[in-house]
Amino acid sequence: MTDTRTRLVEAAAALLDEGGPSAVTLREVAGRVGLSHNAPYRHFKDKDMLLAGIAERELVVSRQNWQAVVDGNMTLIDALREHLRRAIAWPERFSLTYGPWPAAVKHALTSGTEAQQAFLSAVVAAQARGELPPGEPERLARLILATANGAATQVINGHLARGGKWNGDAEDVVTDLLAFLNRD
Amino acid sequence: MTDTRTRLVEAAAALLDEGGPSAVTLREVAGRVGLSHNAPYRHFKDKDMLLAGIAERELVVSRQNWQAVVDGNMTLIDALREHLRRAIAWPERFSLTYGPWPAAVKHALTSGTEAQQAFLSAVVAAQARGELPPGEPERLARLILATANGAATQVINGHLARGGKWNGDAEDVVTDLLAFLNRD
DNA sequence: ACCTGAACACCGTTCAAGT
DNA sequence: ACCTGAACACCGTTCAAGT
Repeated sequence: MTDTRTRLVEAAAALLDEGGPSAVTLREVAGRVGLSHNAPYRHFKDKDMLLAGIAERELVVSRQNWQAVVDGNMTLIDALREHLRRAIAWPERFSLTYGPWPAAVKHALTSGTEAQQAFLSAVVAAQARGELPPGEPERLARLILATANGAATQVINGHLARGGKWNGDAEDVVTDLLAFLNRD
Repeated sequence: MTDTRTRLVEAAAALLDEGGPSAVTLREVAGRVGLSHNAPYRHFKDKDMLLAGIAERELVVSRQNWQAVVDGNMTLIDALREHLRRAIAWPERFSLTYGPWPAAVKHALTSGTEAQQAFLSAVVAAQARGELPPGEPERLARLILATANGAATQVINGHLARGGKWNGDAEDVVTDLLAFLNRD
């Protein structure tokens, strides 16, 4: 049996996916786990910390994704595509994870800096393999991640609706960026 | 005397700047204008539509900013810097404006598509002046805007904290992008 | 250590009523 | 046409009390 804390995070994530942030109420989360409406306070300081539990889980997956590039099991472009696929498949989780956090919560999100560090290592590995041009990896990393997350946000918020003048999807944007980065 | 509707939007924007989304309550907004807590319902269908009024104002400014590029009064890079300066000076307004909207609200945000159209025109003008390389302007536009808004989001959410390994600011990210786009 | 039930302050929204 | 006051359902959070 998985512990109560994990089951609360899972129930919260499911509610987030189903109905967005407003659907995640402590009463409904606790109800799905079969507990009273204030039982979550035994496991999380407040609601923000419960939401941070969802983000924590996402960031762990994200770190593993970048780590696969470092380990040579994936190209950076494929890892970026996977990142975007997850963002668009679970837009609410993406917005929550990469959205604004109260300062107190962000400090507790240790896997956030770990994921960031892993992405930087992935960029370094990609450079070594010739998938990216040489240059300061920090600058390349933040440029690529800003573009990828910006493109995901555009798609999620409907600013890249298929069929319109801005036809296309998030993967095309990243493909275009990498084409410019690697132009002889 | 400015009309009540405008004063409600101004009060809401001020509250948003001061304390974030949670500080924008209909009771406090109405109170600042000297009205009872449900007077806003005579001017807006619901709270989301009041918030859309804030975004509407921001998008009008944004459109004017891109229009200055079309009119030859500004370079695209300077307009992008101005866009980023505004985003970081008023992070809550930026997150609200370019964040997720309920479908019903987005349909009412006509100035959103106008701002997008103006940005596309600005890219075309920049290409004509040699500030950007040739190619499909739609692809360039979405790449640049995704990068700019992604970089702004990184800064706002503290993922580009000065002094850390990812040292730098949003303007540097856009500068790097344009340098790659224009590399001989 | 973990959970419950009652209570509190707060919020968005609705409605009947006023001018 | 615009506004008020009371009311409703809902929410996050706290606290005393139970096992």
